[in-house]
Amino acid sequence: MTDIAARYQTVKQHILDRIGSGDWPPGARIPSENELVAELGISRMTVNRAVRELAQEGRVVRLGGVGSFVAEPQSAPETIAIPPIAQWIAGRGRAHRWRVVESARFEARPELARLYGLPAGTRLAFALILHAENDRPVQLEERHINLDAVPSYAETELPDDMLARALPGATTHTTVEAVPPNRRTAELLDMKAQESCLLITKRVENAGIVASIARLFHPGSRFRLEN
Amino acid sequence: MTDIAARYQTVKQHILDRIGSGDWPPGARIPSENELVAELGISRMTVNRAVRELAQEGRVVRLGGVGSFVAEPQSAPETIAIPPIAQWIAGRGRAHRWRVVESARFEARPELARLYGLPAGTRLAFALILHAENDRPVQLEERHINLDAVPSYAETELPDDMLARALPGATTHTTVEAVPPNRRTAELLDMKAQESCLLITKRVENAGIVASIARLFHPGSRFRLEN
DNA sequence: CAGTGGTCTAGACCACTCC
DNA sequence: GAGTGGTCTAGACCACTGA
Repeated sequence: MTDIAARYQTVKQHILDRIGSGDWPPGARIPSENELVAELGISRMTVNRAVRELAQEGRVVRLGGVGSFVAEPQSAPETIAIPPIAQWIAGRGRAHRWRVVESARFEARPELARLYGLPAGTRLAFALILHAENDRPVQLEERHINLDAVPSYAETELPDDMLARALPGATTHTTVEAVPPNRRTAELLDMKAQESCLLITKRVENAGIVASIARLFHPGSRFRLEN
Repeated sequence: MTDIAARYQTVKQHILDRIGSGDWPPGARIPSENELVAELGISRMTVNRAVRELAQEGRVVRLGGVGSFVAEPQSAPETIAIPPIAQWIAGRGRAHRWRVVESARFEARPELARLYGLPAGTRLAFALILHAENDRPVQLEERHINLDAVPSYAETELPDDMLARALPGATTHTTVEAVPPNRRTAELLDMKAQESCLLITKRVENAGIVASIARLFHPGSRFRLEN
């Protein structure tokens, strides 16, 4: 809306110039907000916004109670895709088969409810689904679905597809880690002793409510994320 | 720094909730800043920050002099970030310490050369680096570097930083998998028996030539990718 | 014209870290 | 305790839009 540069933009550029010129090398401490206020003669909120945006852009690291520091040069954003299992199998040119190992509906007991941040007694669906490529198991999907958030859920459909259609605006929080399998998981996934599991956890939230939590177990020897 | 929700975060969530619940469908106008100020009883700067960040995140579109509108649904790329270990540790507010466990230079024997797609006899540097957050090991970096592609390499610097600076245009191919650790890895990473390793492999190529291959081992109980 | 977002100010309180 | 960043307030002026 404004043609002339906003003051916080000027401050950002001022800091970037100092970094680019080598005055403030990576790792160096940059002046505190109060020092910049004094030096530049502007209000602290303006300085704060400038430095905060530089932090969001990864040019600066801020540590509360300590100071702000020039970030190390960015190595590329480096992301890796986490495709739905059907897509992962299709990408390898194999056939996707799946079967429901177990399925139930019940009301959340207090411990489970607390874990999911839902009121106790919330109606949940549970499904244990085994996915295979050419009859070799590659994923065990252990899924809880909040039926209040997704009343249309039915066991005849893959939860991933169903959620994408039922909750187009949902946000997904994902984690990836390595865990040893428990006995049943190892058995269902036809894993050797000693073999590790790649575990992907997906928490789907819609309107701030947890709609689904999935734990996806994969045999370490047959599943690998790639970009 | 603060564990309890900041007020602007609450406002963001409030708006996201309304969008998620369908109260405010895509394209709909959301209340003006002044309306939100009156409705929520907070200052305009706080409302402004909330809505401005939602705009940055692509959930809302703002038009000066007109109003703010719910953005059309984003096709969610479903990716997860793989930060350099220094950044991962910094993001948790811990101190990053590292030491070179082993380091060598030699010419690639045929098997290794074939594995990397390089001519036999290529000069390579090898480094085994242990990374710790607050003295607790979280990554064992096992790295080969093609000295023909990166002649400037020296052991005094982290390979990640060095590569980012020496080969700004390089492409990285990454994989993520779960493996059981071998004895030495488990020992260096201070892992319990049975514990699994999250293994990230990075192959850096510059101008079609493999410049570096890194295998990054992480203790499953202490390292997790997240978005 | 009234309403919108964009920006800025000069204070303030807090939690945290380091000494 | 002094210093840091994190947040919030209650005002303000501006450029822009649309009836």
